[in-house]
Amino acid sequence: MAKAVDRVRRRKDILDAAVRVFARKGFAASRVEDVAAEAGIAKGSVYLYFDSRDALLAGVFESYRARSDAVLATVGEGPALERLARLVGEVVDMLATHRDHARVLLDVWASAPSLDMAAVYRQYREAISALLRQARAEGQLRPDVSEHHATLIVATIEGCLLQWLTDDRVPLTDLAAPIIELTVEGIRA
Amino acid sequence: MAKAVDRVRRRKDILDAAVRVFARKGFAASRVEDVAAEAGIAKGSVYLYFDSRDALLAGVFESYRARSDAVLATVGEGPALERLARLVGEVVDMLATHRDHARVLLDVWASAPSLDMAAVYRQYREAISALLRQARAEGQLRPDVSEHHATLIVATIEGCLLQWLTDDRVPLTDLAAPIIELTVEGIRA
Amino acid sequence: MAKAVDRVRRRKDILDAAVRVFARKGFAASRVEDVAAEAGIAKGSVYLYFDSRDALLAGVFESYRARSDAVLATVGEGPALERLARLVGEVVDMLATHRDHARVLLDVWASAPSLDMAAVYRQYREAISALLRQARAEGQLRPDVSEHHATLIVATIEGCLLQWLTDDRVPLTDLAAPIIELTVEGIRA
Amino acid sequence: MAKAVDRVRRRKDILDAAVRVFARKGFAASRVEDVAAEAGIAKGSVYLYFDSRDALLAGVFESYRARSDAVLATVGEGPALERLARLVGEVVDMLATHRDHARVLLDVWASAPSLDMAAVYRQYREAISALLRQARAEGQLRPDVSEHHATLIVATIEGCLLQWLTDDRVPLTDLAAPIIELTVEGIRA
DNA sequence: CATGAATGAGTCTTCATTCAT
DNA sequence: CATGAATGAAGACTCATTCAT
Repeated sequence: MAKAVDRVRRRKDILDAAVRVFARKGFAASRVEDVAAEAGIAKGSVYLYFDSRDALLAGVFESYRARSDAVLATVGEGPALERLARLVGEVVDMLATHRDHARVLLDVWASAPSLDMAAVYRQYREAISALLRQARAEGQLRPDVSEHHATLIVATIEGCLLQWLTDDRVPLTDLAAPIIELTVEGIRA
Repeated sequence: MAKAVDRVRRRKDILDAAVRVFARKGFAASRVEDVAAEAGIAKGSVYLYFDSRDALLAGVFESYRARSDAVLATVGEGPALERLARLVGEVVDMLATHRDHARVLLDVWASAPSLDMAAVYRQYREAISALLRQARAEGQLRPDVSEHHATLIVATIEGCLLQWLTDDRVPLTDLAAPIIELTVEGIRA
Repeated sequence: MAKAVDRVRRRKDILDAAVRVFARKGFAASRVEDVAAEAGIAKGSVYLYFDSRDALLAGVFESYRARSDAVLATVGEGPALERLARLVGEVVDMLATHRDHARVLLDVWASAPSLDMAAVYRQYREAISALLRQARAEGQLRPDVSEHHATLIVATIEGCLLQWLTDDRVPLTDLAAPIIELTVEGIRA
Repeated sequence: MAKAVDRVRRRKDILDAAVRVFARKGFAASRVEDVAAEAGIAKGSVYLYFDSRDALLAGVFESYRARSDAVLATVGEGPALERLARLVGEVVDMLATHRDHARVLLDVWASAPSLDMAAVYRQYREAISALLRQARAEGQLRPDVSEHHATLIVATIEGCLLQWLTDDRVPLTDLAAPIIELTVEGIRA
């Protein structure tokens, strides 16, 4: 039993190390040995937990998806637009809290077509669309809101993330309120 | 004379080939030989026009900047918010027209910290901020518009771009109107 | 512990292989892979012990210097001219015993300005000059011996080496006695 | 006629350029383009006069041989030992006057086994041996002079050349007299 | 399980040589 | 003859992956 737990723990340690290394130098410039060193283990040991270098990136992506799913699962109670506002706030908060993790998404976009970032966005859009439909059913939505509004909400979040990742001076956490104001409060009936 | 023209032309041909190859496989997976083959020349000939593989990516980035600058320079006349709407429309149009080029930006973000994507976004934000200030001076702006609105406009565009690049089903051109509706018309006094 | 020893040993094996290969084909025509094959290892393994192809040549030079220093350190006891004669004999003997090593010096001269052959000759000249000064103090030196005599002694040795290296028929070991006769016995008071 | 003369002249210009370039950077680090630039012509034009890069080195060697032959041919008149002294002096003078040319010999030794430096030395030794035989016939030679003395004379010259080439502080012209004193006057009966 | 030495496939890059203009 | 753009063979070097200890 302890063995299995240790194994899971060690795997997570390596993944955390990979996140730090990939965030620091980019995936393309990161060597398996760099990750091993960051994790405090030998290069060969990485292969006891991951099949390949690409599997490290996949693992990072997967752990991001897990976190992302967790956020989507906690929309809670209340009117749809309030839940939407909370969702947007929590997604932004999650990204701001895990900057390294978010940074690695740049590499997932660029280097790993097999890792389905599109599915992540699709999932966000669907969750948001569901909330928008509920808001409409609740009579809370302005009638002229575009059918593409879910895409715009995801876009605003991801676009702010992008600017924050490439430029320290862009304050992601301060942007949460304006994002909500624009994309959620701004569509209230 | 003719020589100089030919040289410029050949350089551009290689750059165009590089854009296609990088867009197709990603920069990390693209070989110099792939670019040469796409351009219909020998591997070694690439080095007559570019110092290194990285210089190809830098060249692609540079040509993107040039196009981007050209768009920013054509805001035209009229009330500030109209010019802003036109600017957003033209940026989206430019990106939609040059999908391959835009796709390569993903690699610039991820693989080339020396290529200053942050400066591109900063430039967009500044151009938009200037227009927002003018709109305010013209009394066209709702008083509660966030100081971060320029960032949000850039974010919405780039976020839509991102979703379009990763997912064919997201229709970038159809998104231009909703983007403008939300981020420009929505802030009109 | 054992590891460290093995590492030193392996490094030496590669260096020995490099000496053989460089002596056989010349440094310019020697490939890293040739050295690896001669050492019975894979190409990449060479780089575990040497930073670059040039570092192999530097390593060969360094090991020559070490051998050369060892010879200079063993002049022993007795009248200065006897020690000088012994030194000349031992240098010639060392060169004759390690023909491959000596052959590589040709490449050091020609290909590696950063490897300081001049310093080696300077060191020889200084050691010999010291002995000549002692011989003079001992009254063993003919008064008309040139101030450049140390240079001439080094020249005679190296010049014989050169002729031997380029022409098998020149018998280096047989030349030791005549060299000593001419350059050492010939200056005795 | 003029054509042929021009062709010979151009060939010589290239060879002179090659000597300068090879002396400056070593043959291994010298590019055909470097030689062309030094000669003030285009890279491709070198191939109108030389078959290959190696042929440039061969040409330099050949021109050295020609100069060397010229020196050997001018021993002049008089007692054998005087002619020998004159020969040694003129060889040293020739080398000192054409340092670049001499420097390139290092590369010939190291890089071009097909260029027969051994034959050059052999030729020197034979010329010197002939003079020593005459000196003996003239009763001018000490009876105990080694059969290897010709080799030693060549060695002294080449060894001084070597030290001068690798170390500016070694004054080759000043060494002519001591060389003659040691290797020629020192064997007079 | 952990290690890290060894491997060798994979790429970038250089540059001698060719040849169309 | 002269040019210099184009070629592509060759080789240094890297690093993901394996495996004996």
